[in-house]
Amino acid sequence: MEASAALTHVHEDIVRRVNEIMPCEEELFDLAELFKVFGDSTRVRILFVLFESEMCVCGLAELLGMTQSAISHQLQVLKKAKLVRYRREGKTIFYSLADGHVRAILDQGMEHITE
Amino acid sequence: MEASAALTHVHEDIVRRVNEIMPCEEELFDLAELFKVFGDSTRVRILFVLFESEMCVCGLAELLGMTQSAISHQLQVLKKAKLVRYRREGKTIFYSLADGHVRAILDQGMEHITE
DNA sequence: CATATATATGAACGATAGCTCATATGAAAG
DNA sequence: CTTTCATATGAGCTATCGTTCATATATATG
Repeated sequence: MEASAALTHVHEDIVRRVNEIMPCEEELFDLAELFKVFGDSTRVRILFVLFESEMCVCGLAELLGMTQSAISHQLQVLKKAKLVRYRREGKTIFYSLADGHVRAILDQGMEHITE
Repeated sequence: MEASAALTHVHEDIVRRVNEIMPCEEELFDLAELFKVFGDSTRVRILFVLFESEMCVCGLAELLGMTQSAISHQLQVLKKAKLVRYRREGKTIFYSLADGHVRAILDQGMEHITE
């Protein structure tokens, strides 16, 4: 009922059109959570490394000059967001990019900041 | 000199290729800052509204059921990231999307979460 | 100038995030 | 089974973020 409350500043047909395209609460939450993952330069650096090659945790740590623990924590965040995959080979675990969306999103972001 | 320090876990040619594609520190920072802006559902909702129509601050506040202050603060964040523009008309200020990257980035994000 | 309306802004508070440190898990080798 | 190496994880600390509240700025009107 409150959705039809009088909105003194917004025309009725705009309210209707907005309601049509606005994602549901869950999608909005998931979308924001996804972009939060891209919103940290450590994680972005990890993703750029994985553009070139799959890599183990200690390799990423060495290459980025950070502790194994810090990298591992961030890899869990990337994994939870389904942005990276991993495979085990003995004691080593190799991480790689999950799909092409990662590149597409970062490319769009790069375009925005470099114009 | 430290860039050529021995990396026991990473092959030399991978280090070189990563260094070639890795954005500089400033770009990495700006990129992460940009995605942080998309990493809040209130700001995402504002952007979805602006897909349909430019809108004043109190219109956004009414439509999204939030205070004028909260919306205004977030609009400043969006403005700082160059994601929205504004024009004044008397006492009212109308906000609108700055460019097409906003849509492209959100579309890519939606694709990722809905698959 | 005083008032009303629209918007912006600074301080404060609670919640969240990223790193460090210590420790746990898990696989291979002896 | 014990040791070793790679990785994961939980607790704790500091910093940052989003909202609220109070107030300031700015434009129009009388």
